[in-house]
Amino acid sequence: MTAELAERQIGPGAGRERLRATALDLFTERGVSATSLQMIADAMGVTKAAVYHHYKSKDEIVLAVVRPALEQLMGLVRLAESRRSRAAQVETMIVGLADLIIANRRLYALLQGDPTCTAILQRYPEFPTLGERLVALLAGPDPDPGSVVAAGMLLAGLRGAGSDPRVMVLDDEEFRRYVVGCAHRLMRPRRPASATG
Amino acid sequence: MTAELAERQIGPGAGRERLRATALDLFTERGVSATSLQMIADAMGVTKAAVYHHYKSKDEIVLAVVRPALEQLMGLVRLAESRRSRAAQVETMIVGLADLIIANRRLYALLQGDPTCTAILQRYPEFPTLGERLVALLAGPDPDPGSVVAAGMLLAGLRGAGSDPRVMVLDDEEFRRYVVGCAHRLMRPRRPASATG
DNA sequence: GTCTATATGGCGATAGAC
DNA sequence: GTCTATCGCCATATAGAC
Repeated sequence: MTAELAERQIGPGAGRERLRATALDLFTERGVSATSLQMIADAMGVTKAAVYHHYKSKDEIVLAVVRPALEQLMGLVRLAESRRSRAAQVETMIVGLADLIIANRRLYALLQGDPTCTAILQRYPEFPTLGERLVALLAGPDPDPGSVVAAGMLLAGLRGAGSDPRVMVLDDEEFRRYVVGCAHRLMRPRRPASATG
Repeated sequence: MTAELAERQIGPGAGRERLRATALDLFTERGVSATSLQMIADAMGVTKAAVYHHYKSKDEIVLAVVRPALEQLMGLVRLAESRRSRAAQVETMIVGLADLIIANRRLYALLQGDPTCTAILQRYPEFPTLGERLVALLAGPDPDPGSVVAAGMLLAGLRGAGSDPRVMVLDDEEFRRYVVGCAHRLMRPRRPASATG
């Protein structure tokens, strides 16, 4: 019995964890707004009331699903901001973002792309202006527009990096190398305004 | 009166056009699923029934909003597929995608990112497997995983290219140069597996 | 921790007058 | 082309038994 508790995570808190996993599946597949608590309950094989026993509103479910990745992202931002050189800041961000997307391949799309998720995060502002700090770390202070475009493309693009079946099959190490390689090429400094053809 | 008709687009079809513009605003801001017909009606200053006079379901509104950009994208894919060399295919795609995102800066996020929008497009399959053809044109036939990652990051990243206020203020020409530059760096061929540091 | 039952409201969609 | 009125359904959320 105790072995089963440890092995299969049955016990106090296990229901919440299974709920978060189920909700994440549906949120990433259909979007937060298009996912009802009834769907979550059905996917778990319980009733809506059982879902409400764990979290007292849909917003709280979204927050609980998103929070771990969000805190990892905040930690990365703080780490990168502590680097002294610009090059080290960018490098820290690139490898940190790659690690984050590997650890939460599907969740990142929610944070980056789901408007309902973003709206909820703004309504519970435990996590302040994160997007601006991300761009600032990648593009630098008072950046030229080209760097801002590149940073925006990187942050949005990570969402699509692992979506192809040919990529999902890769192991983490290999996937990570490709993502970091793409990010390096994208963020590589260019000459501000000269003839390049 | 006739001058006003020509100038301000008042007359037959004008209501539909204003409806599509209003719907696009709300769809891109809140997502398709989180936007009700009541919201669209309120934003137009009419009732829901007036909205239903123009389109007979919400799906048809989404389709009508998305269709112009979707057809532009299909045209681009056909054009690129007609190029003989791989380099020309990639180049056609890059400048074509930049043009598309300039012409429809906000709409692209719907096509690329909104799950409800994607689900509707699959239910009305006038537009078949587009995503795979996009990746195939960018990454080539039987591509290495690194190219697939890069293509995915480009297609998803275009969504975030113009979202920053410092970028929205740019004129189309300048914005286009930055986007094309980013895409070139991202899709630049690499050696498959050698030491680069 | 799960259930049945219910309250309340908004949803997409339709009918028919003006 | 817009309105009022309404349908049936499903949404979030709550109460209270087991």
